[in-house]
Amino acid sequence: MDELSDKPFSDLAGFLRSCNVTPTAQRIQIARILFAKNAHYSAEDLYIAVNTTEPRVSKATVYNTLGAFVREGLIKEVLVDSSKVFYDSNTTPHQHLYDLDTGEIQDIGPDQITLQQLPMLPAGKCLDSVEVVVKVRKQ
Amino acid sequence: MDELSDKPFSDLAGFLRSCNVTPTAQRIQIARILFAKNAHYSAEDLYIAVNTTEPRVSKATVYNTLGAFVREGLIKEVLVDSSKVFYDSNTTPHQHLYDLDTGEIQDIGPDQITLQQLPMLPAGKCLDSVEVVVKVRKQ
DNA sequence: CTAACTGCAAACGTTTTGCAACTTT
DNA sequence: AAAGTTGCAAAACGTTTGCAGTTAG
Repeated sequence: MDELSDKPFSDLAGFLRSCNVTPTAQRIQIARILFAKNAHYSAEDLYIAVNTTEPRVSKATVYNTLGAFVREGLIKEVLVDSSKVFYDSNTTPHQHLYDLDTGEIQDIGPDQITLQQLPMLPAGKCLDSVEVVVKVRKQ
Repeated sequence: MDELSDKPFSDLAGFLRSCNVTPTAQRIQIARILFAKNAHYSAEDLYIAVNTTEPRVSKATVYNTLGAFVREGLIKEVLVDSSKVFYDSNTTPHQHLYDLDTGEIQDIGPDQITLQQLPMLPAGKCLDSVEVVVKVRKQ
């Protein structure tokens, strides 16, 4: 499950270029962390993780880069907590389980949840995505 | 669908009292707007709506009141947009359809969507809720 | 009378922006 | 060279908090 999927870990620069994202040292650094494994990072998490090594990356660049990655579909926003956004490097179809006590986010594979019927969409609209969050807490 | 359900529109003070919420002029005013119909308000929406009439209600009180109402289960938070929280006066089981272009939120009745299978919950955890957001955009 | 609530303004944490210097193409 | 990106600090945004004064029970 938490394996690296189709992200070219060896040629991140080329990968970013192929995604309409100009590769810079900072963006490659951020991509390296983001695509090392499937995980859910807040902007702050990434800001800290990225600054344990050179090159230094500013907060503005972390936000700009995450914005660019989301815009180009390299990562996805996860809305489970009202106080901050999480970024998910797993872009394959899946859902989330959120632990209200610990704040932990876990993936739910498409085989573990089944949506049988969808509502009729408004006229002139198409489906963008279906997001399911299963919230759990201690018994 | 958007009918007033079981909220006692006539005796809001008594209703609030029965929900462990001390009824004050401000809270009754907020409740009046919130429970007039099933709708999705941001804190700012409510702050504006509540201040078209007496008594004046401060932003702090709007937030405190919404917090109290959520804590006591009178309303529910809806997370569809990363930039702000929406508050839903419909507490019956239902899901949401979110229009990415307009920001509009619509209810999806339990008859319009079917979740067939849920993942196994972590040990020692119980289900709190399952939130589904169907996101649509223009074709 | 006491506990709870209110308004205000200040503080908070997250995210965005303006701009001059610097890379990428 | 032109276009795009970076860092910094400042600003903006939604939301929370501290506190003196007010209201509910």
